[in-house]
Amino acid sequence: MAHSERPEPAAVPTAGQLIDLFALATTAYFQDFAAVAGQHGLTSTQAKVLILLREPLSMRGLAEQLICDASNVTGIIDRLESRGLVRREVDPTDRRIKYAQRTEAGDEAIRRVRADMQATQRVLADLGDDDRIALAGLLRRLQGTLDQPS
Amino acid sequence: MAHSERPEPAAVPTAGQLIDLFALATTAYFQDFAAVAGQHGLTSTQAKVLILLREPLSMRGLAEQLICDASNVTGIIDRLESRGLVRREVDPTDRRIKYAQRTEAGDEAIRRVRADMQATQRVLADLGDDDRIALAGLLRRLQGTLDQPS
DNA sequence: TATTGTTATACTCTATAACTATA
DNA sequence: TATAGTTATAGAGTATAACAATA
Repeated sequence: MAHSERPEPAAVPTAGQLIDLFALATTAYFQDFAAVAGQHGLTSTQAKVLILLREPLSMRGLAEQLICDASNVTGIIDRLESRGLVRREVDPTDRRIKYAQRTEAGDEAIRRVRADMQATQRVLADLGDDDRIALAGLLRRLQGTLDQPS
Repeated sequence: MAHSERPEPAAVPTAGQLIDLFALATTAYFQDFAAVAGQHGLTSTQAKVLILLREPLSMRGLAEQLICDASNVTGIIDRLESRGLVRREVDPTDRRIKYAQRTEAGDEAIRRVRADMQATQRVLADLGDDDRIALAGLLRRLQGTLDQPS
């Protein structure tokens, strides 16, 4: 596409068309993520939690990251803990707080999931420098905007 | 960013950094979508189905679009039908097949959801022509690649 | 009193398996 | 016999409300 001789002038997509494309791409990405997680016996939420636990997080902190009620985190961590992928640790200075943290088995599980997320990696690895810079800027803007309360 | 005087040379992100950014952006997008749908009393799946039903689809066809088992579609359409947003219609030439289609109330419901998806629209509406063309190309490649079985 | 985490409950989405009506 | 849709069942994620332990 970069060096076709006599390209048709590429049509400029409208914001509406871009939003539809973005929806399709993000859906495909999530399905890829869920499929890979599933191949490793994890739901997408479980895989996401393991990724978030690169550092220990309190149950409350995890709920904030997941944007869900704190009561849900109990069950999610219960299931991961029963499989030995995560453990709870009580905060020594405030015994109300419990930190969830990955075990070594959890480290290994999520390492394998990430290694298998090849479909997206393949596309992104093919990008040239200019495209990478542009895409990173755009994704940061999208993320920043979407993080605001709409 | 297009006309800053003496910009720092922008760092070229690695494929790994791009994938993390893409994960963050898609997560933010889905949360935006789910939040807007929720404000209109719909789950994200229900809103997604209403969008897919821009044309009538058989229960089977809907399951393919959703990438889920056909047995799930029964319940999803049941709930939408009980709220008057969708109706079932039997195919006259093959009475095994039922088509789900939006009612006028369904048209109106999804129209309102889309109108409220402003956070993403705002970012995309600000893009220049070159950025739009580049982004559309990239998203199409991502979608096409991710649709292949990984 | 306020906060952290948990339990109880109910709903939605999901997959699997078995069933029916139709082709 | 094959296909389309459904039902039954079970597991996971979600929100709300009420609760115990701790601050």
